[in-house]
Amino acid sequence: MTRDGGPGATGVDPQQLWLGPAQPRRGRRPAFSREAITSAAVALADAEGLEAVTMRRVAERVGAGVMSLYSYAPDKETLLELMVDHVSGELPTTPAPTGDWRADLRAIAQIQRDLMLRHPWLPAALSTRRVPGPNTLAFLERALAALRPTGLDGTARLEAFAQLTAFVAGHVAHEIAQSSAARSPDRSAAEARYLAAVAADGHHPELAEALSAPGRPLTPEATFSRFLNRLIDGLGTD
Amino acid sequence: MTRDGGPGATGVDPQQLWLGPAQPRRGRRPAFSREAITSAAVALADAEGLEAVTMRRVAERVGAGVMSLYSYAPDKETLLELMVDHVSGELPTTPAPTGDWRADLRAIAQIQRDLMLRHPWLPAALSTRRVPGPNTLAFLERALAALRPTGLDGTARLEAFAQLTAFVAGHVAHEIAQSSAARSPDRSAAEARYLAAVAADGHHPELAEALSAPGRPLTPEATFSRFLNRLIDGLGTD
DNA sequence: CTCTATTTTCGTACACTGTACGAGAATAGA
DNA sequence: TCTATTCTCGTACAGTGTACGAAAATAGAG
Repeated sequence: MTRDGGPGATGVDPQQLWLGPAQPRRGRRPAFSREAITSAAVALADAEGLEAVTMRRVAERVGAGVMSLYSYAPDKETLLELMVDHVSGELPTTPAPTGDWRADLRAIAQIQRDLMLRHPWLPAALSTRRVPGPNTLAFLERALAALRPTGLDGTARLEAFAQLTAFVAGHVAHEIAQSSAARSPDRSAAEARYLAAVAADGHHPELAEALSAPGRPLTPEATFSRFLNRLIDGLGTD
Repeated sequence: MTRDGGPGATGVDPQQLWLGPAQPRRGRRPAFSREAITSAAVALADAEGLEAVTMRRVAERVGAGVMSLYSYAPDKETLLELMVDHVSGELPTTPAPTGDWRADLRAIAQIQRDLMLRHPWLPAALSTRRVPGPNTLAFLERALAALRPTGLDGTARLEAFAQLTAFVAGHVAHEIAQSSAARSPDRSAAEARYLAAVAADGHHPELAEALSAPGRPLTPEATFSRFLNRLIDGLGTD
């Protein structure tokens, strides 16, 4: 099952999409594959960002007509879901739970962060609710196992994982915004001037003090694990 | 300062946008106001969601030609920033810090959540980085004051506030997605069937167990404060 | 008053988006 | 060979943000 596959799943029903039928052994033979189309879309997003992923540009990369894509995914939203699950296939198999669930969760979050840094469009793509595909589910399975020693019940473990993922996505999105702001200095310099002006107006003493603090020698990694530790410490308690 | 505003701010420079010039006392008199346009856009988003906010539909509501909007905001992205700061004006003045910074932060987060529930498009609008307008800055100022007793330095307090806001936005987005999923039962029933099928395949024992847990009698409020407490507990520690 | 500079209004136009439709090509089984 | 089925993809359409520029309105100068 889960044929990597050709067309045939023409519904948005997740069951049709992910466990789609492999039977159609009649009619014209597919010229492309869902895999190829998804990969092309991912490559495009990696290279030029999520907004570059248009049906036309994906078709161009694949060498297909635009409308042919619709034989493999019923609409663009679904293609995004395919993309998310596609890159989730890169998530390395986590080691078996060590018993130290905090350490295990830290490792899981680091893995997620690495993936998101490799595919900077991923946090944005995750911001709308998605149906988990097989790769996502496999990772979820391992995360739930890691959460078992917390003593939380099933629902709470699902919630904790969602919470963790949302946190990582949010943090990485912030990280990416920071670093890409550094790459367009005009905009961020203007913003800094604006904030400085506000701080100097006398009505924002707290902001003024916060902005006059010494520069931050902290690496993104350090900030990430600091926040991560805080969150994880809280997860186990009920 | 911060004239509510006629046109004149034609740059995306935040200084021009928020502290824009009030001088232009020549030329044709503006027929509308930035306030009116922003309010119309907010009303539209409240009623029909963020994707209904198009320049054409906003102009229609205001009674202006489409291109006239560009005299008040240089582009749509900026209009979204104006919308965010506009509704931030509804944030009630927080009481003076009580000394119990955890309680103060809880109150602040609750205020943010209330605002986001009143304007369900707000979490999505916050998901891209925005320059804080005057209303946002006023609220930030109070939040920084509430964080003072933590002993964190300025930079860390800014980070903590960003963290808190991101958390609230993420959580409310999740809440909204849940409740709107309940309103389209076809989709969510199909999703439930799919997950049940996956859980029954024998390869996802953890998921199977998590899904078979007893139903959740927890109100969204209870879940929110549980997660909130966890996060806040972690914020103070360095 | 007229003249000019300035500012706002907004119709038209353009490039771009996702995708509905349907004609044609290719295939498998009868 | 005929028919049902499936995929391919050109064309078309409604919708998007916004560039451009002509017309209208205003303020101050002469």
